[in-house]
Amino acid sequence: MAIQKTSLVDIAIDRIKSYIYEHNLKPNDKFFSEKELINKLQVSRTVIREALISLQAVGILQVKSGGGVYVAEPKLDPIHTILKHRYSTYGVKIKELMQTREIIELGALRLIIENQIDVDIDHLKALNDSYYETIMKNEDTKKYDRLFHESLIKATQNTTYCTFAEMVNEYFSLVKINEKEDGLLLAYKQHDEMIEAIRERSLQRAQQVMKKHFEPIFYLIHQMEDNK
Amino acid sequence: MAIQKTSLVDIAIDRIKSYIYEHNLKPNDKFFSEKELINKLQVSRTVIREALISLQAVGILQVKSGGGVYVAEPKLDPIHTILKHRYSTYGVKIKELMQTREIIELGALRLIIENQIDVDIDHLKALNDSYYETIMKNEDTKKYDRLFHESLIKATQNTTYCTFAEMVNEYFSLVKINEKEDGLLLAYKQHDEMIEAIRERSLQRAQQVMKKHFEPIFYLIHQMEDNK
DNA sequence: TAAATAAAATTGGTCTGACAATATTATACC
DNA sequence: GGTATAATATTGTCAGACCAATTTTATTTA
Repeated sequence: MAIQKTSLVDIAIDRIKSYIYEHNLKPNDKFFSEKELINKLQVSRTVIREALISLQAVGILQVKSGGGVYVAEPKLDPIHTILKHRYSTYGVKIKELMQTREIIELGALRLIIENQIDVDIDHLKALNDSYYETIMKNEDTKKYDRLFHESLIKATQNTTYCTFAEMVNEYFSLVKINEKEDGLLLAYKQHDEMIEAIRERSLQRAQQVMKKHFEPIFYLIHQMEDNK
Repeated sequence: MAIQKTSLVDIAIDRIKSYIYEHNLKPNDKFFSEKELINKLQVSRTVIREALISLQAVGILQVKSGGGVYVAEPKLDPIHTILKHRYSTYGVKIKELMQTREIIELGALRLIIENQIDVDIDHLKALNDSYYETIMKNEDTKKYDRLFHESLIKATQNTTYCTFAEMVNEYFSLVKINEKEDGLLLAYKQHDEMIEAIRERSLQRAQQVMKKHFEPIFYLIHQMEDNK
């Protein structure tokens, strides 16, 4: 006689996951319907439904109302949910997060230059030009700044690195930070200098500029910490 | 009259999450029971249960059989599940992952040295000594190697950085890589040299050794790519 | 009175059956 | 063949029941 230490739902979840991986199912593949799973696993519809709901929550399955069950496209949304919970519980030291971001960006420069990756310099320049325009027009500058840094990460052509960098940025998006309005032009120039350094394949120069680029933020954080 | 575009379960999930965050509930706080939620949200037990299951899957709630519902301690387990799905779907270029790991470790050295963090040198030495012993005794070396690198990350005293590094390592644990048995002694010496470099606060030297430390792995990867 | 034990109440786990809402498929029509 | 319609399949929600695990309360005992 078998000892049922875990719940039926957990068992169902395990068996469904195993099936997906052993049969190498890919995103958007149609999966079994609830009824089929009931027959296959010999449990009630309740158990099947709760297993499906659970697998949907972590982005493994996608249940379409009236349309059936499908293997889901891996998204970072559930991770965002999880990080949000973590943030809400532990909080996050803004300084720690900025240090992490700095390391990620310095690392991107290293990956690009040491591996001699071909970078679309014009694209970076175009983004930075748009950034310049928003500064001049006194519009919202955040968008193009973010795009510039994102493009820098993507330029590594390392999708794994991009994924994790994206997670860090997701985490960052949960934090509110008052940004100073001065220094925008300086940031623009630093972007430009980074592009130049990348073109020259000078890691040291690129990283030096990047560190300068982060300095005002750390100065701000330092001030905040002193004030409290 | 309201249009019900999302499912009741999704609405329940949102309302429960909102309640947790707005009331600033912390891990291990007792949450409402199913019955209470039924009265509160005016939906069937099915809907409540599916919402709870979903929130449990992403590590926000913990449902204890017979004991009630609690706010969960943030864990990385759900993220591990998600990354595993991602890995199984897209695969992961081992080279990309190792590059990411290298960046993380180089970054750790930078954080430690530039911020002049006090590092427990003796602890690192002790771990490396244990590593040495397992080499000599021809036992499993992986454990102490992993502990050494983990300690290096933790030495940054940047918990945010540690969290993300842990995710990368979780991802790494999914990948099987044949490691060569030679070069273990070299690795031991490199660990030791890193410790020395940290003690001297020499970022350049520490990073140089770390890069040397990763070289054989990249060489291996390079060979594998050539062979296929 | 305090601790150990037993009973009761609470709470989550699973099952069944039913009907509604939605998506897919088959059919009839032009 | 294409389109509108009907039939079918599938998921969403509800209600009620019973079991299992846990907690609370009551009772007994030292």
